[in-house]
Amino acid sequence: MVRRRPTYHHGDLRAALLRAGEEQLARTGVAGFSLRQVASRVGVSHAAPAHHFGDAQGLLAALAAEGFRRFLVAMRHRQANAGDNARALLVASGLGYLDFARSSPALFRLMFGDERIGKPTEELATAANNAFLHLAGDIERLLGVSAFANPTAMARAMAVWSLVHGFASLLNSGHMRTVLSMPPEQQNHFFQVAFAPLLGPLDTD
Amino acid sequence: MVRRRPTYHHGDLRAALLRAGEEQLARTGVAGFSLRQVASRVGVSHAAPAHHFGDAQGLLAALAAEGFRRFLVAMRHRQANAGDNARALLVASGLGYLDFARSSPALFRLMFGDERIGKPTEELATAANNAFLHLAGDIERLLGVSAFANPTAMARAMAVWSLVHGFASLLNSGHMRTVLSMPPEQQNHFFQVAFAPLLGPLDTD
DNA sequence: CCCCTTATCTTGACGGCGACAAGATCAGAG
DNA sequence: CTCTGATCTTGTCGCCGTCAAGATAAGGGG
Repeated sequence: MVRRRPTYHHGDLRAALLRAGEEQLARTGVAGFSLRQVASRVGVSHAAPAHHFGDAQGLLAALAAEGFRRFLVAMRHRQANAGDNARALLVASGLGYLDFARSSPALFRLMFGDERIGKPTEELATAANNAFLHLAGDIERLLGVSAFANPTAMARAMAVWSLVHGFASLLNSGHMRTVLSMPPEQQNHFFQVAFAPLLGPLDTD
Repeated sequence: MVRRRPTYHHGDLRAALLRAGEEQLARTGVAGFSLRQVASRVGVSHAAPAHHFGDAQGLLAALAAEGFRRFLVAMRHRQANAGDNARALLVASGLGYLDFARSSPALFRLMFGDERIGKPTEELATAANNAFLHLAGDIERLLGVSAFANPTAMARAMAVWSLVHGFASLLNSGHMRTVLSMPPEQQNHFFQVAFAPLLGPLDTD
């Protein structure tokens, strides 16, 4: 694992560090994440990552950005088999959201507000924004109104996002014991029941 | 600040560490939190906290538990002037939830799933549980059914919790830019609009 | 073909960190 | 007064992120 490689130059260190970084993230979590361990895992000196990512924040930000892109893929993946019903498509996005949070809990935490990433990179900001735009698109298809054109629709979009995100976060952090004891499939069903009230028509009082 | 105190024994070190610990949490966040700095802030040697809290996890867990208790107070505080309408009381809890998240963002993060607390202490677990029981009580008053007696009511309770928590978290982590640009009071109004669909009657289909 | 510039990676050092062990100080019981 | 246990200090260890200086490779211009 720490075997010396034959060539002085690695060749594709940046990609290798990202791969190893995500592995370590999954193993040790964000708190136990260490640049030196990632470097050693790739078989490279402890200061090598600096050239590609600047500092630890840089690597973590890159990992988070990559996470947001895969996050989007997870939502789209669920939608692929969900037919063309607007309501079903939104629910599918929610399930994809949960899939991602469950399959990469540490990355999920890193992405949503871990302090070890300071100000988000440009790359990170756009990747995160794209993920929300996807949800906003689902909402627009369901309601027939763009969230950016109608405050009530925006409120609904934020509600949807908040509910899904809160559910995923509370599951992830172990705070929702009642639901946590169920198998994942049943958790999903439970989520859909809880989700249902947000799928109705807009109540523009 | 690091002045040597006259007596060898501090007298009330445990409480002083908790106070200084929360201060440091607010200043540097969870990631920058350091036992040694807390100790130095109290004017005590770097190893002194160990006797009262074991290790860093111990101090953080104690801070989180204290946080959950104050969290409950924040919800009750909002309810004090909310009349006796079940719906208004639940909304008030939600607003208190947001108040707390906004006023102690770092503590809020620590409480909900930071990895630097390992397995929750007994104290921490009960404090966290009491906070959820409060919300469950609000739901029960609104619906007339205990969440622990009716799965649909439980789903509703989880939905309420998830939405409020997700909203608070996304605000806290800066991911909800659209809402973040509004003043707090308007954020609260926005939250209530988004929250409304969850306040209706149970749809036990 | 050689040299030179530049990117890449290594080595070594610094201070700060959490944890541990051993010793100093104090308070209170007997 | 002494003994005992709780409380706090001092010193050390290994690990961490960051920085600076040097070694190595790669590629282009002569």
